[in-house]
Amino acid sequence: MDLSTMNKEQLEAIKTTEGPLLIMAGAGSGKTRVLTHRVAYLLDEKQVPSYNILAITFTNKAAREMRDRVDKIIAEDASKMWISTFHAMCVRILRRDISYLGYDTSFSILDPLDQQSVVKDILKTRNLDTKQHNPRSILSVISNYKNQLIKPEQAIAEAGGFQDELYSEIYKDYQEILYRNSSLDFDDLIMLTIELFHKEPNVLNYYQTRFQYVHVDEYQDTNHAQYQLVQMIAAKYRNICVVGDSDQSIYKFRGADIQNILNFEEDYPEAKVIKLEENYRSTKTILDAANAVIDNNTERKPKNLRSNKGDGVKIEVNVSFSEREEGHRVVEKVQQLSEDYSYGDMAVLYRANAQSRAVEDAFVKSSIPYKMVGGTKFYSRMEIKDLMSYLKVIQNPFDDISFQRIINVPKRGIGTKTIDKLRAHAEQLNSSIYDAIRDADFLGIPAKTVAKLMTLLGVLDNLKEKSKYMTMTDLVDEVLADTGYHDMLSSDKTLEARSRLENLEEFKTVTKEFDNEYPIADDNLFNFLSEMALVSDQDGMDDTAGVTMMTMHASKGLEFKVIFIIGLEEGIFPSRRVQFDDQELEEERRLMYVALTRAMDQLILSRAESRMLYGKTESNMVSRFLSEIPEELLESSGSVSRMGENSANTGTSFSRGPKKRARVINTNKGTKFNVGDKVSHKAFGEGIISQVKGEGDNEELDIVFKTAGPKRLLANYAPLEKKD
DNA sequence: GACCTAGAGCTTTTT
DNA sequence: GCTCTAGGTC
Repeated sequence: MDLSTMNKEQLEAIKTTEGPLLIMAGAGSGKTRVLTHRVAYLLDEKQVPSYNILAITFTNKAAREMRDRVDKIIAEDASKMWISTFHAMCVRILRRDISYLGYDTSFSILDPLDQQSVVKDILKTRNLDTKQHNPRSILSVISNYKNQLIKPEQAIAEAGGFQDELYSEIYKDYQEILYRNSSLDFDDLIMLTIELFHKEPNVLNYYQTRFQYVHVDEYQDTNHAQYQLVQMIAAKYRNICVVGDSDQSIYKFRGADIQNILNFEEDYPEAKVIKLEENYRSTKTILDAANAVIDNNTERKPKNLRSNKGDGVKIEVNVSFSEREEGHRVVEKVQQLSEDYSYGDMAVLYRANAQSRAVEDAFVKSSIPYKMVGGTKFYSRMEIKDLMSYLKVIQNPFDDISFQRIINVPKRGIGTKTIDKLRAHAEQLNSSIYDAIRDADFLGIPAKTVAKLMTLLGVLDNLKEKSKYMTMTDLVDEVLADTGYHDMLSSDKTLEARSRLENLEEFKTVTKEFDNEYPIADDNLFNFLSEMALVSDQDGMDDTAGVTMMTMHASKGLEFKVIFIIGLEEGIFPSRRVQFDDQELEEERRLMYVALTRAMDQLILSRAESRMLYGKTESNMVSRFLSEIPEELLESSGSVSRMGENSANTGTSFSRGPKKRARVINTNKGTKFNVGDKVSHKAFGEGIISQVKGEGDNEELDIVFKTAGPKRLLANYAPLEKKD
């Protein structure tokens, strides 16, 4: 193993294997490198069996990357080492032993939409209005309880005030429903693992003994429950290595407690603390800007991040008239920079997903390849959710939440009345809808409907059998065929239905991947569903070359040669909601810090004088974060003028400087598009127009592409050709 | 029970 | 602008 390229602090961090260790790793200081080399050092030099090592990350991507890198550094077999996310780790632990807590080992994992429908059901039963009691805020209250390891009984006992009392009661209902459904939400995974450890000391002891070396990445993002979990596992050997940067703590809203990292030295008085302050990523200009911004935060430990590189170029600041012009300018700059950089070297960051639209439009118009992280969520599409619900019910028949989703999809003539009766009966039995159906005869449900229910049960039981000896891909085909779902879509001739079918096809690439990895086994469906529950859209297949678009949150841990940050306006970033809360404002500033430090070579910052959001036009002042960057690091380009809206058809270029060149973007002026027309697009290939909206320059076409799926394009600008 | 329409609400970030 | 819900009609 070669450690010759490490600096003094990095080396120390790698070689300090015994006892508690806190690595304060500034942005771009080679944190991941240190962590992977440390693990490799344990395996290779210290001859620690891989079986005794645990490394916890927050994202699947980080976990995967770490394993890949470790495998590359050393020859030892590291396969017995656990490198996983908090949630995946807990699923693994609970899967073995959750029966101690009375749950079924074939539990389902709820996604946020499922959670919402549970809360809505509770509100309905309690005759409460969803307008007065927002399900999302109730869920966040529940999530907070769980992150704080507060059980419903305790929440109720300690509640003060009407709303507290009500919400803690709802929390209780919620947990009972989940229990009845053998379902866990994300927070349960952590909370119940801790409960299991408390209840069954031998289980805890097993993991404590096994994991002699514990690593936690992004420690500043841990919430209280995760913190507790780590403490429990590491208590026996106290070889705990945590890595983090308090300046990059941006997940307070989901319970992250920055105190966990700040108090590490109190938790472990014998702890060694190593600071990594040498930045290998960014130019001095970028770092100076980032340091200047973060320096405005009062609640932080001072840190001195040094650049290893030269000054580099100045930071470009663009002011546009509208958000559309802002998008155009990003694209122009991308085109200009594409002479020196590949598209994959560039990323556009924004505060909220809603901001991506204008930029996306501009990319589409100019046929520049891009990929969006997050945003349009593949897994929350209706047809994918339906399919997943079928699979979940097959795996876990007690999963009423999923069952209710599919009981009448496709339409089987099973309506709300029948479902209500079944639900009431299920509650009486303290069981599930699935079980209640067996008594359907006695519930005053019409015989015809009973027959339909029985048919459905038969189909599901049959599929359960099939799941034991089929590949996931085959099983998905069987589900779609046996339940009539495929027929429902194929008999519907609308383009929407066609695109849904295509999405289901697309889904099979995921199952095929799974099938390649795992041989057929009777618990494959469980494993597949667990894996699916824990992947986010972000883990997706993003190997294709293109400019990356994502939220600043999603950018944490990544780096790009060129970073665009758009929407630097008060009210957008920092968000309107936090403008008067100092603590939250500091969190936003840390987000700015994260965004700035993603850049290696160049930063391009922009804002718009007015922007349309949610159908309303608003004007915002310049973001304080932009003002906090020292003037001498900046270079303003482009004055405020009315350009952008029509520039494409005149061929005007926004870019200034030597590389300026006129570029005529496709224009379809004069072409009349109608619904049903077949077209071909430069980048997306063939498609059919499903809708035409607007007029003139604003005419929009909804097109369903054969391979690229549905898109909305501007008729006059998209590189489209009408066919036959 | 299925389908349609109008209206209202909501838009921060996510494993 | 988009999504979900409620209410009405067939």
